[in-house]
Amino acid sequence: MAAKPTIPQGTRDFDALTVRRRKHILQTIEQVFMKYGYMPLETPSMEYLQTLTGKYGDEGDQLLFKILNSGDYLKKLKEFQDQAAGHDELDQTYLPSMNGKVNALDSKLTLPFIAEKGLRYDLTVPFARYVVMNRNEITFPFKRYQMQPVWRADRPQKGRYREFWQCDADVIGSKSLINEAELIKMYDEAFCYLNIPVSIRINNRKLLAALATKINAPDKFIPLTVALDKLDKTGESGLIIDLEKAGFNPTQTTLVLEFLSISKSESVLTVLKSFFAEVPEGLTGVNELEEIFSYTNLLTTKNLVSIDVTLARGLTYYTGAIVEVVANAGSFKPSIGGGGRYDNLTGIFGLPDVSGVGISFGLDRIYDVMEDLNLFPINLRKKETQLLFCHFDEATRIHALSLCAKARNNNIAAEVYPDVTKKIAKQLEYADKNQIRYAVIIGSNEMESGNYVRKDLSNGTQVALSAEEIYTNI
RNA sequence: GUGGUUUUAGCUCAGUUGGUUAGAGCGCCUGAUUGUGGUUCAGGAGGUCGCCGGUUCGAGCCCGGUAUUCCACCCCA
Repeated sequence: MAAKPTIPQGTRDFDALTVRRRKHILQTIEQVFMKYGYMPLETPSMEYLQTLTGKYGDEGDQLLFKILNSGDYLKKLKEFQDQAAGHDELDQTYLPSMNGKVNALDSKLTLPFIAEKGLRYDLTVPFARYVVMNRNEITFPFKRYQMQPVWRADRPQKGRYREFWQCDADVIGSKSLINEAELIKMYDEAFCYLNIPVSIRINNRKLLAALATKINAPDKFIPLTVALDKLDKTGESGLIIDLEKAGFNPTQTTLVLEFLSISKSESVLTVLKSFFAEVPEGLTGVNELEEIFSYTNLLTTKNLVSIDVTLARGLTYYTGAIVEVVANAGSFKPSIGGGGRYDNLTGIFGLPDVSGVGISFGLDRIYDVMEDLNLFPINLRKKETQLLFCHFDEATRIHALSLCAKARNNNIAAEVYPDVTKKIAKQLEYADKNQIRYAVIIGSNEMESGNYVRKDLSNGTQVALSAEEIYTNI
């Protein structure tokens, strides 16, 4: 026997039950998206690396799955090396991005020559690319939803996969903060339908940028946000160590801690205003949060929506409001959704001054949480096979086929046992294993008399029925 | 990318200090029941012990490598 086949690390097969449950989640989310006026969109699983790189930070770029070029993928590299061989110093106009000769063993420098495509890392960047590509056909504000798999070359562990699905809704070309409020409401609604208790945290990147300005370290914005984001894990003492490692001085650290203490006060927004009295960007951020909150009060959510000034989120393209949803019950409480406003994403692709805002649901983690909390509805297979036709020979099988066709014409999901076998037990077992409730047993007597036996496998009772009665009263 | 962990029958897992023919439960197949599943009883099949290499008279067990599982970092849905 050949070695058993396997699937790549971090990927999974889904059996019938799992697929049904995943579809249940997808349909629930889709229903909310549609109710709020979002239109569907699908994009290819692969994009040019040029489109993908530089949008997710250095860490993100490393997690991109690259696709090897087709054909002789080393050809371009060989040609380049041949041309470079004639020059001591590489002609910068020839390949400005390359500095010096490419060593065939250097993965990073070699990559552009052997791979030009990659699997998408999220749905937001492909969406921005789509909007810029189709800017002349699109009516702004443009609202779309997208539910497709994405890929990340991450180390898998619980709730972390290399292939997983995201469900995104985005509005592009509208600066109104009503969008933010509605998207938050959509989170609330979807998780209510799914019965998952969640806490929704919001923040504004402008506050974090303003903090960096206020402590005189605008160049250290990223390390600052990374340290803040980890606060709930590291605690305040861990934060102080992290800040010190990142090169912040004690005065700066003290200001950061002061900023943190604000989040604990009753009137966060008021205190934030005085804290950022001299930083315009900070004031803008506070005002935006205030405005969003005035709308969410209007829209009333069932789950708690709170301001968390430590919320940072990794994706570098966010510039305004940011939001994160965390499961709030059970032993497994991962982040199951996140989003925010991005002012410059389309600008990178050549369409400036078009702001976008969106949210994302993590299907796979939502699934894991629902499994953990035992939240899946029991009856997810209503529309599946109700009737199995059992038979004994070629003649009764053909007869069964015509009866089955009638049942199907009447919108009853029905099957004929495909193989000819004298063993009725085997056919009933098939029905039992596949949770098919009714079995119609067709022998030569039944075929001739037109009187059929229908067995209800749920209780073992049998009734004699006419051809039409078989598929009625199910 | 760093550190740890897991892998034995279709599934879940035992397997002692390195020693004859590697076990259990469930599942599967056959029969009791030549036209009745889910219950019961009787019998049976199924394993190059993840893969490659090494040590040894001898390896499921020890050593190296590799893949994979799960976990902690990192980061994130």
